[in-house]
Amino acid sequence: MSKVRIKDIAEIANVSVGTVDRVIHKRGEVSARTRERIERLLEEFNYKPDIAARSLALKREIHLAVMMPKVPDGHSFWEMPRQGIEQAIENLGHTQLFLHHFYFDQEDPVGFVDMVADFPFGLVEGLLFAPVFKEESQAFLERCASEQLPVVLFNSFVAASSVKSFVGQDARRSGCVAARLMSYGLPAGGDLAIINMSARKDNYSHIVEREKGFRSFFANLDWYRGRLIGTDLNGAHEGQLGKKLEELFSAHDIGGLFVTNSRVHEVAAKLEEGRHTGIRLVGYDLLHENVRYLKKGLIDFLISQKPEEQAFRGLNSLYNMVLFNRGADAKQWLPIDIITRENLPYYQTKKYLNGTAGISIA
Amino acid sequence: MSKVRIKDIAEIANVSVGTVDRVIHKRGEVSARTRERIERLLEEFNYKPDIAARSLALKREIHLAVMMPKVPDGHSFWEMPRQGIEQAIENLGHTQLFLHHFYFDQEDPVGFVDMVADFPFGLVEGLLFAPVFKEESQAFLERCASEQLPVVLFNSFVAASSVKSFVGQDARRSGCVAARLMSYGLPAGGDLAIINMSARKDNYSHIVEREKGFRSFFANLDWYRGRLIGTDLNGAHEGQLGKKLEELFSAHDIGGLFVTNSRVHEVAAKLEEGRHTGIRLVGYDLLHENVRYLKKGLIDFLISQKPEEQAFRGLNSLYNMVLFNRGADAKQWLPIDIITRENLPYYQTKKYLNGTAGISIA
DNA sequence: CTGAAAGCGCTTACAG
DNA sequence: CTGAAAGCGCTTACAG
Repeated sequence: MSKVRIKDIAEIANVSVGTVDRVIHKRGEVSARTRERIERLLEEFNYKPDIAARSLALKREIHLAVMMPKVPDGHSFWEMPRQGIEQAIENLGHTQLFLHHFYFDQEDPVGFVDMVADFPFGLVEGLLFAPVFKEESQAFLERCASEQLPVVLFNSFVAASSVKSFVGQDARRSGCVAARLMSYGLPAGGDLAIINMSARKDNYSHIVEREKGFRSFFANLDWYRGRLIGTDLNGAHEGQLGKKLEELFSAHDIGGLFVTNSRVHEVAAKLEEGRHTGIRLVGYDLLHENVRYLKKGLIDFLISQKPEEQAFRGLNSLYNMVLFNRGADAKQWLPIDIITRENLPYYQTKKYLNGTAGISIA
Repeated sequence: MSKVRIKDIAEIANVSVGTVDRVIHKRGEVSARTRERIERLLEEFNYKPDIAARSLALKREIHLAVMMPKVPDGHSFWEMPRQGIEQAIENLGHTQLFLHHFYFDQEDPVGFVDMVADFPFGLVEGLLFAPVFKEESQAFLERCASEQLPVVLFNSFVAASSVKSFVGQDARRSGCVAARLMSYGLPAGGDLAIINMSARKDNYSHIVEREKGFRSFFANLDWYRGRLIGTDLNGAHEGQLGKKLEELFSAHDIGGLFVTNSRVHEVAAKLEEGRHTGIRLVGYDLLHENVRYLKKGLIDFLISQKPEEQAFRGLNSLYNMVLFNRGADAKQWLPIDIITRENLPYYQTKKYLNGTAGISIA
């Protein structure tokens, strides 16, 4: 309810609003003496800009880039962040935002390197990026740093000085959550398989972290006597998955399966085919196919990463960062939502952020 | 990225911006002919107001009321929506919002009736209300209708024509979710107790609905052979709860306890005291005490109602409704979040809506 | 280094 | 019934 305006500060300091604005935005051209005086006043009166007025006045063009894996068939995981980005654009509303898209094949690191080789640094003021190839992304992010391009990451984290913020889930924790859900009703001696089917496990740090979290939970579970069987099927084909699963079932006393990414529906299909019942199945993300098997009861729990919201928040953070020079938290953790058949509908809405009439982005 | 302004429409229609504004806000004083013409244009060019400009220009005072149970000790459930309201006020920022508070004792219907008897209808343009006493609230809401006061409800629903929107959880569904969680690892013959400890179960429809949802789940669970024991302890005192629980444990083969509100910590305390282990315990809301027992492992799952967010969204909806004449969805369902020890931290943050730098309410 | 002025898109009296 | 003008708080050239 406070309402000190720039004009008020200016009057008190006996300067013009222009001068006050200069010190607010640290754009120099103010004598040290007046600057300090105004800074003190700003502090003292706890000046907060009126964001409506600001965004109304600030009508300059802004060019941002978004870089993520391409959506091969419209049914993949990567469709979801794309929707979040569209939502964000819509929310940003009447602004001069130009978004430049860079999509790469998540199985082709050479293609990625080629693509970033001629990234138009001059044209763009910020980047929203979902990294896949660790080394290659790191190298590119270093270039961003030397080109002074601020970057917001989502989905998977890579450390680099150009990275101003990361939006995502605590992957290790999410593995613990999966393990907790797996543990209920599990016989003390039930074996568990951890199934990795991501395109490139080695490159996705969050996939590795999920497995770690899952293992650490059971390592600390005193009553548990079963075995955890790591099963890597990266880049494997249809036929191999079925074969591998049958091997697992005949060699072990499997009580549950943890699929470390969104391809859990493929496993569900095999379970259905092979008429394996009573197997606890936990995986990630609300893909259509996953939702289908969740409803059928073949998948017990899905953990949602909120990929739409990741992208939505990421783009907003970036926008505010470059336009208003407003920093964002270094890590923006999204919750680790547990989805069952029963609470599913309330996570499928697209209204995650602008559902209430009137929530908008400055 | 569209950007037709009022001015553009006005030029095309050969009228002034004032006239266009009049038809946009339906404030009459426009000839039918021009009105229709402008309406067509608005439609054709898909005019969307710039909310920044609108809220900058619209600086009139607005008086709203909030009515909910009082917070007796600072540790109760009702502390949480209060925080959401504070957040909302902060977010609304530089506006002339005056909030009038009406707190009532949730065990005293007569006090409630007295309080609303001289509700200052003339002073206030909207009401955010968490009803407790069903009949009494209904009567009051009818008066609001005849006084043309728009109402947004949260937490618990009561039907009335003054109610423009409800923010809350699907209570029946949340009971199903609780049941699903309860069912994992439950022996086929395990009995379950449903413990009602709300101040006035009869008045809170959502408490009743939770129990219904819980029961319907088990009624449809073909393998389940146990009994569901309804246990009402409304208004019961400390000693009685312990006694009642011991009775339950000696008379039945209890596998789990479902507490239909946020007082699940009281049950957890008794379980700890009585050294009852291996009892599944599911309840509601992230009160400090509940969180403590969740961390200790005595509570297995908490379902969060997001009471802060309910109030936050409710107040925002109301604000937008009266100030901008912008309608809200009749029902704003919040997700039924499942909280375990592992994913807890990501639900405790206060950043539910304005966490990302720059999310604000128009 | 500093100030005066125009403008962002909308709303609101006021004059006719 | 309609229009012209001022103002919301901020930013941005431009002039000095």
